[in-house]
This record gives sequence, structure tokens and C-alpha cells, in this order.
Amino acid sequence: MKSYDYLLSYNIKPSVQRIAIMDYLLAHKTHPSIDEIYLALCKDIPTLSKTTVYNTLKLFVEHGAALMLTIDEKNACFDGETSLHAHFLCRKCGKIFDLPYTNEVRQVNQIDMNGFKVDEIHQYYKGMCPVCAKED
Amino acid sequence: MKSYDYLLSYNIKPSVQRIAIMDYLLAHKTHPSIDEIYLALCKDIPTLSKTTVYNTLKLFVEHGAALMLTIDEKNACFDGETSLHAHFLCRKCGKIFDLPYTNEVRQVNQIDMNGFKVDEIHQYYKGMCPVCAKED
DNA sequence: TTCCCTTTTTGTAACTATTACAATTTTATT
DNA sequence: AATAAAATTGTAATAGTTACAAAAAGGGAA
Repeated sequence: MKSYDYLLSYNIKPSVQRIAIMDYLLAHKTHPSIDEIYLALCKDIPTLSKTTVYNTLKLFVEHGAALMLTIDEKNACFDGETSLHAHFLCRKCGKIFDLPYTNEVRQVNQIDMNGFKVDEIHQYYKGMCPVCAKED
Repeated sequence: MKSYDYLLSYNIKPSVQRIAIMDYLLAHKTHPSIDEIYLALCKDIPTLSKTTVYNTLKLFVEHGAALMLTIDEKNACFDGETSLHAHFLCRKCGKIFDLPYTNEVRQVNQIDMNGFKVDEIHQYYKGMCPVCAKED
């Protein structure tokens, strides 16, 4: 019941669908898209609607329980790991990797940069991952 | 004829449409979307097709003459300023602002991070801009 | 339990952004 | 002027996302 308590800690009322989606996010650190999550969970919850996946992830993001990544212009991707870290998109295999965060700006909560109130930071890198680079 | 030579310097063959689009990008540092560019240029080039705007910006990005921003999940935005800088999206007014780049990682060209070959870096902030923050 | 109210989920349809593609137009070359 | 190559255009298709109303599920109070 890990996801159950995790959701509660973010003030999200647990439900079968919400727990399943959070379970998936916490178990699969591959930054899955809506479609991936939907297709994977359909097997267990045959009545699952894609709209629910959309609604639920939107809810998670609003409550800070997940991050939405826009590093891949094709699909929004989601990350259950909400601590400060960077992302790398491999142009060849399309996978998204976690990388250490190297920015001077580190505090996400309402820090003040010349009057700009920042509440969310993203650090995106694109290029080729070690495996794909070796294949070249 | 600034855009003309600018395009040539990126090995892009100039055309009426390409020059108009690059002119717009260089004159409007507001990170416009495809639609904004299309609607703005339609007045001058009534035959302009939205497909051309898509094709042209894709070409610009491939040649390094422009950047595609994915900070706003709704629309891709484009930036004629290709030097290293960060972007800030205001959640209230939706505008995108330039901010100084503060990352330790500074070299875009094929630097090597633990085997990850990076060729593009994005630093995105979200929150509220000074003007909108004052209105609250 | 049953009734009633609220929340969540679902499915369809609508909408929007983007891409594919073939036809047309323009440009460059001989 | 004729031809080939490149660029542009318009339409149609695709894909991702959202709106919305109906159905289902959950949660007290009588």
C-alpha cells in the first residue's frame, strides 16, 4: 500500500485507478507517456479510460505528486520522482535518462529572480546516450 | 537584407517566405508560436501556407538558425536568439521571458557527460513574471 | 439498509497541433 | 526556351488532448 499513503501525503484521495497509475509511475522510472501508462494498466483494469489517465496525471501534477516533462515535443512524459534532477533525451533511441542537476538555482519554492517568482525548474539535455553513441 | 545574409550564414537558401519568417523571428523576441508567425505574415504574403511555416521553422532548427522551445506544453515556440540563455514562462500571462543562463554546463557542442553526448541544452523556469506578481 | 449527495470514472465527440503527400509554382541551369 | 530541381501550397490524415454529459462509485445521515 505504498502508493496509497503516498497519494494521501499529497492530499489526493486514493482510488483504484489513482493507485494503479501512481504505482506504475513509482515502479517505472522511464518517464512514461500517457499512452504507455494507459496501455500497461488496461490489462489489469480493463474498464480504464484514457481520459482518466489524463485527468489523474493532471491531478498528480497539480498536487506536486508528479512532474510533467516536455523535453520530447511529441508526447508529454511523467515522472514520479519529484526531487530536483535533470533530464536527457536520446535523439536516437528516444529514451529519457535522469542526470544530476547542475544549476546554481536550486530552490524551487517561490524563489525570487529579479522579480520573477519561480516555482518550477526544468533542465533538459538532448543528444546521444552512451549505448547509442557506441553503436555509431 | 539582414535576414538574407543571416540565412546564408547558416547554409539556408533564402526565399521570400524564409526571409519573411526569419525577419519576424529576429524582430519579435517574444518566442512566437507557429500560429502567431503565420497570422502575422499572412497580411504581407497572402498565399502563405501554414505548412510552409512548419517546414521552414523545422529547416531553421535543423540548421541551427533558430531554437524550438517546448516550455509551453500547448504550443512549440521559436527563438531566433540561439545563444545560451534560460527561459521563463509566466503561468498567468503566458509570456515567455529570457533569463540569464546559470548552469555549470555551458558548452553545447558535443560535450561529454558520463558518456552522454549533449548537443542541446534547455533551462526552463515557470512561475509568475514581475508584472503579474504585482497584480496579485 | 436505503436514500441522497458528492466525487470519480467513463466514452464519445470535438478540437487543436502537426504531418504526409501530391500538385503546383518558383528557381536555377543548360 | 526547355528542362530539372527545389520550394511552396492545399488538402487530407493523424495524433494528442480536452470538453462534456452520462454512468458508476463512494460516503454520510436517517
